[in-house]
Amino acid sequence: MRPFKHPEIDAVTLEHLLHALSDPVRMDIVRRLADEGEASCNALDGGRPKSSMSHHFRVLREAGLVWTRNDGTVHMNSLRRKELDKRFPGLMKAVLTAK
Amino acid sequence: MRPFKHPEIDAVTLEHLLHALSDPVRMDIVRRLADEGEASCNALDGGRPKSSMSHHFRVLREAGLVWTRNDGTVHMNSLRRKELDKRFPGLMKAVLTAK
DNA sequence: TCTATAGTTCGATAAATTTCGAACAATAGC
DNA sequence: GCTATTGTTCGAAATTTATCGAACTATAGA
Repeated sequence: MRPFKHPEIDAVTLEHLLHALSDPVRMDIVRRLADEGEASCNALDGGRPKSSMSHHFRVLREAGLVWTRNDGTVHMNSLRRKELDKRFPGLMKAVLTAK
Repeated sequence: MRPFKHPEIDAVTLEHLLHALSDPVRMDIVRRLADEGEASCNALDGGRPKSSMSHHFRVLREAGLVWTRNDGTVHMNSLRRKELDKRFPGLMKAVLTAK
């Protein structure tokens, strides 16, 4: 599997980012990545089919929220937190703080 | 026209709020309300049909973002900024600051 | 009462999204 | 090479969403 294309942080739009976060499955992924730092798709699937999760990870990647790196057969995902904090100051903190 | 029902601020969910903000027409409305304080639907339509705008204002109201009051035949809309700041600290500031 | 104005509601259509099984691709380990 | 594991891609079905014209409601003002 080839490495993924991730958008430049400056090309990330608020619109796409908010849309990506407005889905409960994806918000859950983001919260867990914020907590756990890095995790495989597998570890975050909550019992859902792999194809569904692959779709959600793709949306998160294309929205600029998540970085995915290959590690053998495993895809390790992490929040692009530092970049996001620079691009949209205070946003992720506010989102992750909200309950 | 009867006054509108607005959700209690504690019943507002981050999910619905983010979804409401992930549409460019609605984000534009929110930004202008943040700037101008209060405005009629009419003043914010950007040339779009009334029925389309009515739909978007409804989504914004139901998401808890916008308060609408009746003033004669006019509906005056405003951001529920103070309530939102309490409910989701830092969120609206981050959203409105983002460019 | 008649008219103009501001918005809502209804109904239909088009487009985007979510979901998930099945087939496929890439890597690790034997 | 063979097999198991991870995750992607494809295709289809169901749901949600956006858009907008037409009919309707409510109020102000003459």
